[in-house]
Amino acid sequence: MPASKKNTRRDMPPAALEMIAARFRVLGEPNRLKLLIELESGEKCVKDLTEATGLTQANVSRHLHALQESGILRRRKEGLQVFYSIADPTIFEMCDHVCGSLSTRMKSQASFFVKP
Amino acid sequence: MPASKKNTRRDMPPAALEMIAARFRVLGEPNRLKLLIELESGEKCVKDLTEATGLTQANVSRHLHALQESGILRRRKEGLQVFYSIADPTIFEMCDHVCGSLSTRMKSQASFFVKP
DNA sequence: CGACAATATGAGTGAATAATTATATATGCA
DNA sequence: TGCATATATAATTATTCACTCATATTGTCG
Repeated sequence: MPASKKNTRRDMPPAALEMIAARFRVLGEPNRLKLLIELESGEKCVKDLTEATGLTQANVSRHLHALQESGILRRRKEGLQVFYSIADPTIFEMCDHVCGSLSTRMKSQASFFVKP
Repeated sequence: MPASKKNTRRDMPPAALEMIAARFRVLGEPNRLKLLIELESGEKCVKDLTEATGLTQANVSRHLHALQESGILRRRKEGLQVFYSIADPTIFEMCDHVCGSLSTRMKSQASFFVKP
């Protein structure tokens, strides 16, 4: 690879950076994570998700809309109900990644303290 | 593994969910991503980062503080200057992950259009 | 000490956004 | 057609947060 092709991230256009940030942002809301985790076990309708999370129906609807817009969820309408499901399963790898990182950090912090 | 040990993510306490969300949130800001990318090539002081990004010094200082609080950056003081460096390099894997996911999605959307 | 340089921070502003309430828009069924 | 159910959305409020300006803090050097 020629020298002119290195440092790829550095010359990412601002619009690309914004898209990446947007993806992180949509995952940066605990209630949305809660919804995603509920959907990990399979497609569910809005009503079920509302009951499972204890959020208001309007709130759930908005969060699901945001997650679908960003390409994380898929939407399927069937009669009165609307079913949502995971369109991009790799988000769970991201969650695992974060968990690993947090766990490592906390373990390292714990090691600063001596046990009696 | 006994049945009682499955669905780990589902019974994560709310505080854990909030911590994960917080990690995503701190990455959900384009200017912070910009700073991280600048730091990918090595430790830098605030002044250099300010010039490299074109942001105000106060703004850079705040972002760096947020990134350090969350454990992503390390802070080292040397005389008048303060040097920041990447403490958790795995964030770049996360960025790659997001890029891959976005790329996949956009390619799939592109395939909906026929070329003349 | 006084002047300067690098960084941090307090206060204020504006924009984005999460939550709520009420209502609108379907769709199915008697 | 009228009513009930499921979901979405409009309008409002409250909160969070990025940004800026001014100033404080800390360290260097004369």
